[in-house]
Amino acid sequence: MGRRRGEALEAAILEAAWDELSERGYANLTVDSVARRAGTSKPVLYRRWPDKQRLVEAAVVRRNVIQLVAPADTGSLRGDLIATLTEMNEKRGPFLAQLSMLLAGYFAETESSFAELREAVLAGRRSGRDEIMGRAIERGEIDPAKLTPRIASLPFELLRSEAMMTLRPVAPEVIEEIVDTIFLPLVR
Amino acid sequence: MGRRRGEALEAAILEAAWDELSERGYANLTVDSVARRAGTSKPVLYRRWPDKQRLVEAAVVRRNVIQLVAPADTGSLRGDLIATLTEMNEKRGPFLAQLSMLLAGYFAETESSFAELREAVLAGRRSGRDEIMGRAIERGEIDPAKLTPRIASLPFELLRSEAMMTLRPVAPEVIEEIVDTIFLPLVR
DNA sequence: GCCATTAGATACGCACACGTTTCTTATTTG
DNA sequence: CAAATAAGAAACGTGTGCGTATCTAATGGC
Repeated sequence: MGRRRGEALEAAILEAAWDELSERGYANLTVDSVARRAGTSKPVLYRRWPDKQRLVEAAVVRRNVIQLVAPADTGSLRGDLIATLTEMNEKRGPFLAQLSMLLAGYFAETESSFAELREAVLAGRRSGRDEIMGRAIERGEIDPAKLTPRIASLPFELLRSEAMMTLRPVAPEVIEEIVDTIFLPLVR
Repeated sequence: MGRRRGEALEAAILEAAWDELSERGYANLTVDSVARRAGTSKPVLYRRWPDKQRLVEAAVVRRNVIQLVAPADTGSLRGDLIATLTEMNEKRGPFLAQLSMLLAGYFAETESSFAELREAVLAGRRSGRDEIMGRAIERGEIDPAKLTPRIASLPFELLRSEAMMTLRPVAPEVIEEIVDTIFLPLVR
């Protein structure tokens, strides 16, 4: 295969950086390992990003932009929730988990928190959560009086909490347990 | 001041390790810096703990043991929960919240997770949670069939999650909301 | 098809921090 | 007071990984 340049090369490098990050973690990611995985060499990386941190930041940003999770529409609240949570778990789980690690130093320096960053990132965007809940109310699956903001975000909160605590993919049974024994009993 | 030995010396070292950890994070904590801060030198540390990881583990365990929260006994499930969660929030909130951030590098190095470290720290100890739930069952406040392990730990999970996301003390109203609108409806 | 550009290989200097070794000196024990 | 024990200082070896420098060869623009 030929020698890649510009955009294609850059994409391959950031892809490799993300893979290293999610498989081996930030501490075990080396600039060399990223270069090797991308089938190139270190100087190519340093021509684009001034240091390891910026490289990883770029990889994280790219991934986040690419992997937005669209809320599922299966026809039932339970189906929507399980499908969406499962997709989040698969696509974004490792992302969120690693992110909190990466940003550790950043939070300490800026006195900000994960919640604030998330708020800024999600600003203006109508959350998939509201969409799912809205449809469920129309179908009469939810008693709107019971759907406080905290309860509406509960399944997502619990998935994130589980992912962050274990730093591993959450088992499908756990997702079902959250939906069936905690969330659904609270809203109908 | 004289030369410290045994217990006193060990305590001073672990105190210093904790301070370094909370001020500078795991990645910036060095065995040298801990030794210097404790007013001693590296070999003294290596005579006690085989490596940096075990040293930090010991410091975390010690801190955790010191700040144990005894489960409250107020006569009602709601009272017990709110009192205990409030005390946890005040005593341990900052501790837990910062911990995951600070230990980022540690988790990456050891391929372990927050959950695993927590398991190690709590090993063998009967949790206050079980005590509170046990009393509530005797009083007939809880339907035991509904008390799955996940639901039993739910209020504590939510408090921790809230603390970790915001990195700030959790408001008393949030604690009440968790207990009154989420936990209690699920168990009776 | 020629030339500027840039990918890719290799090797190097450097800083840092772990964990060890050696030795001196203070403290405890009996 | 003597002997055993452990603290504390200093220096070292070692591995690792960052960031750079040097060179070659492939690619795209013109």
